[in-house]
Amino acid sequence: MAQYDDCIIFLLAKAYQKAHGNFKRHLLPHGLTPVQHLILESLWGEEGRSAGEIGKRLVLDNATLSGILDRMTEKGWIVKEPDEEDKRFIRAYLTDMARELKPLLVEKRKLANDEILSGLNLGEKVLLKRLLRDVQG
Amino acid sequence: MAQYDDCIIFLLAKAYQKAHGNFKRHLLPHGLTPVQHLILESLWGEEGRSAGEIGKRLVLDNATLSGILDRMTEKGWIVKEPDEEDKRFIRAYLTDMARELKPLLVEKRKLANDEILSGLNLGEKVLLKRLLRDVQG
DNA sequence: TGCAAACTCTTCGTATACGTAATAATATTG
DNA sequence: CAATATTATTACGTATACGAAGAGTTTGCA
Repeated sequence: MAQYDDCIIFLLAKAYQKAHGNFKRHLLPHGLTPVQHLILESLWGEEGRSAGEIGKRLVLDNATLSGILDRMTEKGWIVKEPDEEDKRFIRAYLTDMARELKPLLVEKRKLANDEILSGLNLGEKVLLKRLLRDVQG
Repeated sequence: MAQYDDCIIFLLAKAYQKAHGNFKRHLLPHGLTPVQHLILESLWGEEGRSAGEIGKRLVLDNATLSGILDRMTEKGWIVKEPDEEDKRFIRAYLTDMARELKPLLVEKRKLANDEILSGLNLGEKVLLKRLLRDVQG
């Protein structure tokens, strides 16, 4: 075993790389990236979130998010509307396409998740998730 | 708990994000990135590896690696030499600077690893590493 | 032996990601 | 009302990632 095989940073990077790549393949036919899917999920949970709220929840940089939301608007996943009461806030709403595709896309995520965890038994899956949450403090 | 909080892809991404960011801060004074550190480690193990060998060991795309090795050459960490017998292979060698800074940089990695895992007890640390290795199959 | 196929690396285009700074538009507050 | 704060966007710089295409080198088979 190489020295970096005992390095948690490396292990996390590679596990993430694999999970991300796998999910990306699943989403490719829909023209959606993993991060964009994450944003859709956030909006499925509650529409009309502002850019700031989305970024805070998903721990995404504000500047990064701006570009992502633009591309999602271009591709017809979301619509951006300034808040009526406080026009500084830009709120994101789902398009019909995004709502209609929800079941399919959720299924894809499930599938990708299951594939990544296929080498673990149920207890291990739960445990891994708990440990990862603990790591984030 | 939001639905993506149960998503292994999201959890991996965020744990990686945190670990990577922390390591990055530690390395910043040295003008080195986490991935570049990883490549140094590979070369500390055995100098003169080809780009392909490095990429295979570290699971780095060939195209990605090309740019990284360039930047490391510019900054004086490594030197690239085509293989004498087969000029398709580009071999990477450490500079004196890279050799001299090894102890310090290894220490930084240890520190960053410990910080990331500070919320876990010994058993959990070992377990998390094992699970992450299993995930990679 | 000569050329096609295989191999290694690089380049290019696109997307993320983060940091900083500057800017614009809007709200709040003293 | 003016100074300040907040939110989002834009711009710039750097780094990673990956697919696809391209350049140079070697190999292997006809």
